Order: sequence, then structure tokens, then C-alpha cells
Amino acid sequence: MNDVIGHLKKNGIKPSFQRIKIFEYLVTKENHPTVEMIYKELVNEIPTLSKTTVYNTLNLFIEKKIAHTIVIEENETRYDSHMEVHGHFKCEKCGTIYDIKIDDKISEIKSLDKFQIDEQHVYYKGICDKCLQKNLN
Amino acid sequence: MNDVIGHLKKNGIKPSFQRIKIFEYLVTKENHPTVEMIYKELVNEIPTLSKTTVYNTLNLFIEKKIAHTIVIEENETRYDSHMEVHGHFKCEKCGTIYDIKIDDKISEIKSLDKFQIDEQHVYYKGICDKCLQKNLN
DNA sequence: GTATCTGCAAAACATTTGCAATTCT
DNA sequence: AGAATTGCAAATGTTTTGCAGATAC
Repeated sequence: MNDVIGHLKKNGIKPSFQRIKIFEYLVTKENHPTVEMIYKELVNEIPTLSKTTVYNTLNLFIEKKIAHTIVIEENETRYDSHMEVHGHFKCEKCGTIYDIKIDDKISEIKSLDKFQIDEQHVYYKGICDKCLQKNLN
Repeated sequence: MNDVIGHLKKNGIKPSFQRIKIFEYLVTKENHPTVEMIYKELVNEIPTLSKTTVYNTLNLFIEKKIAHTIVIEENETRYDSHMEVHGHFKCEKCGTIYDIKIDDKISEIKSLDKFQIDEQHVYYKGICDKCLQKNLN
């Protein structure tokens, strides 16, 4: 909890109650949530919370580079506080988004020789092992 | 033009005028357009065209697997009739989306051992060589 | 003549914006 | 008090839906 406050401060963000709770949610859940998911859970703890604040706060986190968006499904933006380069796998059955390690393959792509690459995004869709095992029954 | 009609028929799509024109647009432009881009250009040729028809038609193409969506920017779905596995590069300056070849690296990803992978998506963002050269002046 | 296709208008969502009220120091 | 933050209500933008009229076979 204190490390969350420190992390916010270190990145130039005043640690208001809402901001602390939202960042805490991202870090502890690690579930790549939508705004809806964050709102629905936190409104129990903070009854006056509005979605506007969730949007404002997440946009602030992105501006300050302590979070980023994951775009896998059109019309469903998800958020992640895990900032190292990594990929994702979305299970089409249960909807879970898994983090996956990806190596840095940028240099191998010949067609991008003279291009300046700022971001690399990799994701897969399919069915996760848990859902595959359920289907065996 | 005739090959477009043939392609539509072969995939179980009745080749109406609108469908032919929209598919022709995808194939000849190869520009990964938004609905807006398709609509704005084709409404010149087909003055009664509606965006609903563009949406309906693209959704039909996707259902019949002769097109797919590219999701790079949230709130901006793009469409592609190039069906082989490939990646994309989006230039943040000029907005152009380039196709890039990617090798099939799926088997190398250990953490996905027991997962069933149905789709692989790779894209980059940065600045393309044309825009980089303009900046030298 | 019956099926399908098209396109308008309205609805459904997700996200942003304007602004007034609240909070913090 | 003054500045920043919050949250409501309205606006915006994208995509879908319902349905009536047009088109095609």
C-alpha cells in the first residue's frame, strides 16, 4: 500500500484516495481490466466513485507512463500496469488475458530496416489450458 | 472486376453492386481502411450508399472469412482482405499502415505450451522511412 | 411473388468534455 | 483562500438494430 503511494509520488502523481485504489487494483489483480471491471469492484469501497474518475485516472497513469492500454478486442480497452515489453494471450472461452514473454525480434524484421520502431505489440487468441481441460469431460 | 465477383460467389456471397465495390476497394487500395474511408470514397460513385451498408457488408465479409479486422488504435477498427498471416506497422506521423512479413514464431513460446492458439497478431508503431526523410529537411 | 438487400432513424455503448461542487493544504 | 480533484450531465463518436421500402431472381 505504501509502495503504491511512493510509486505514484515518484511519477509526479498526487496520491488521492481514488488514484491509490485504482492503481492498487491494477497491481494486485493483474487481470488487464476494462474500466467497467475497475468501476464495478471499487464502487463497493468508494460509493461516490464515478466512471469519469476511473477514466481520468487511467489517462493520467498513461500520461505519466505507469500504465498502458491493451487493445485486443475492438470497443474494449484494457489497462495494464506491467510496463516491461511483453505479449498477451486472450482465451476466447473464459476471456482471461494471460501475460506472455516475448523476445525482442525487432532486429530480425528486414522490411522495417529504415523504420523507427517505438512500440511492439504481440498477442494471441485461442483457448487456454484450463478451458481445454474442462472440455475433456 | 470479374475475379471479385467470382471470389464473392465462391465464398457464398451474392455479388450485389455495393458488395462488389466495397470488396474491390479493399483489394485494390490495400490501405487497411476504416469504415469512414470506404464510405467517403464510395459515396461518390454510389450516392445512396449508407454507412449501415458498409458495416453490414464488412461484417458479412468477416463472417465468410474473406476479410478480417485490424485493431491497432482503440475506437478505430480497420479492415483487410489480405488473409495470410502477417503483421502491421503503423506510422504515427502519416497514419499509414504497412503490411510486414512475420515468421511463425508460435512454437517458440514456451509459456503457451498447452494452449490452443487460433490467431496470432503482431504490430508495431513508430515512424516510417518516408516521414523520417521529410524530417531531415 | 417471395427472398434478400439496402438505408434511414433510433438505439446502444464507450469515452470525453464542461462545469459546478468538493476536498486538500 | 486557492489550486487540484472529483463526479454529474451532456456531448461525441462508433457500431448495431428495427424496420420499411427497393431490388433481384
